Amino acid sequence: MLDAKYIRENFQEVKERLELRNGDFSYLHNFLKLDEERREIIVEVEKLKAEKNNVSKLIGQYKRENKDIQPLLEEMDLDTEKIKNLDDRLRQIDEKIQQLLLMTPNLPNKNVPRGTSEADNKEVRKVGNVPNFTFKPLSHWELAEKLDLIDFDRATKISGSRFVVYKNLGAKLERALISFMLDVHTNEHHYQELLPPVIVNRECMIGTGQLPKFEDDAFKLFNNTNYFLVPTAEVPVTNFLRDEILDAENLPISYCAYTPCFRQEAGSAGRDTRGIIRLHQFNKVELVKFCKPEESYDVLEQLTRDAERILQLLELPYRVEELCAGDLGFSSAKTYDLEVWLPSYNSYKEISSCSNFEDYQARRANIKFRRTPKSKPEFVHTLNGSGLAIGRTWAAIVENYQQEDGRILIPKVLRPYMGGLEYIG
RNA sequence: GGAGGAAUACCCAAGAGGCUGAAGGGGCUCGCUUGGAAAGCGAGUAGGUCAUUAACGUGAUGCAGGGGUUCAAAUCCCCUUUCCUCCGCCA
Repeated sequence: MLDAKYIRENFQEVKERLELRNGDFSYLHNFLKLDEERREIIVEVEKLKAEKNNVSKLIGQYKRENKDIQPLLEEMDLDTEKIKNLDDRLRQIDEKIQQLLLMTPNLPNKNVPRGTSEADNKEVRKVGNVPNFTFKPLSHWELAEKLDLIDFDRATKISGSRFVVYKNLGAKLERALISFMLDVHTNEHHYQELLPPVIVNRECMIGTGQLPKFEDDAFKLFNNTNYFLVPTAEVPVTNFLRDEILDAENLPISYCAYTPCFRQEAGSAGRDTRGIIRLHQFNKVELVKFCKPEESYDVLEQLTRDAERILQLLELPYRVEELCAGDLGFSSAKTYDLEVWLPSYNSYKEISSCSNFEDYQARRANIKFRRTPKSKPEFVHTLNGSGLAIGRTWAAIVENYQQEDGRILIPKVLRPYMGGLEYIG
């Protein structure tokens, strides 16, 4: 959520920066009007309340002194009615303002590239070599079928389209990746591991920015309008510290968490329909950091490196893209996408998205810190990134490590997690 | 799921319509004392949010959260949440 005061005082700048995104922000003029009206009412109603409080105190005093309170009571009557009306009006305005703010995305950082689509993203670096096959490489869904690693048809039977069942070494590889990533992040990058619920309440979804605007993308639990399946561990893990005031000395705080993720994929019909690239349920290890505002862009670099490290250890070719303003997620001020090379796509495919949300989520979720025990609380900055999406990593390994004989070489770092196996198949 | 009980500041805890911006402890901070510390003594210790102000301040709010009754609510009424105990059901 943006700071109401900041919008009020820097309206033109806010508007211009928002318009770097795609979308219509003309409604923001209503905000200015509502905000002004709100403050006028507050001044008026608080004055009345102060008077009323004084008279009420007097009445108490009169009673103790056995004086006649009737004149004081008559003086009150009008005010009470007035206060009630103003309070009602204030409540309405607050609600409207809240709605506007919750629907308004974060301001892109001033330095992010201009642009309206993926095509305008800026390549930051490219790491590793794209494999040069001496044979015609297969896609991961073909390999999975051949090696009996995934059952697509039965998954459709038990759930529907865009679900899979991993089998045999396919299931083991998925599990190995989860453990491997968590181990690297906890042991080498010093993240604290959390294993959160995958069902969260509405407040969480609002806190990180999925709601109210993107309710169609979420899986809502049947018969319970207040519960959602998590679309990413970002939601429970960021909200883990909701409504808290942290000590500066504990910052930055780093959490990593594995969860399955659930997405409706509304609006992506026809995209990535083959294989396991876009599913309603997939696994992901997520990295989340909370830090002081002045360090958040350094922390973003670090978090991105932490995620990249997994690709490096797995020896998968990838590139890092800085998203242009038009391609930024709703809550993000700046985002790096990590894209892994996928032979079946003959291109790079997103496997992690590392973002600095600045104080946008912190304001929604009310997460603050104190610089010193006596100082005034300030909002932290929150960041997160996939570290990594397990399913897409799975696909990248299967495709990039396939051999001419149809087997799949297991990356060295994963072998201890695969019972020492060298090959699948 | 059923039946009871509870929620007060950093922690414990009193308070049962106005004198409560909340007794009393503990903890913490400062001072006295001491060679230094402990003990003892004295003082301080409601934060957050919103509004207003150039600022010092001032006002509003605030006793789990939300409504209501009243001139006045921690205190009375209603709803919600969480926790505890017992029963049921279970991994």
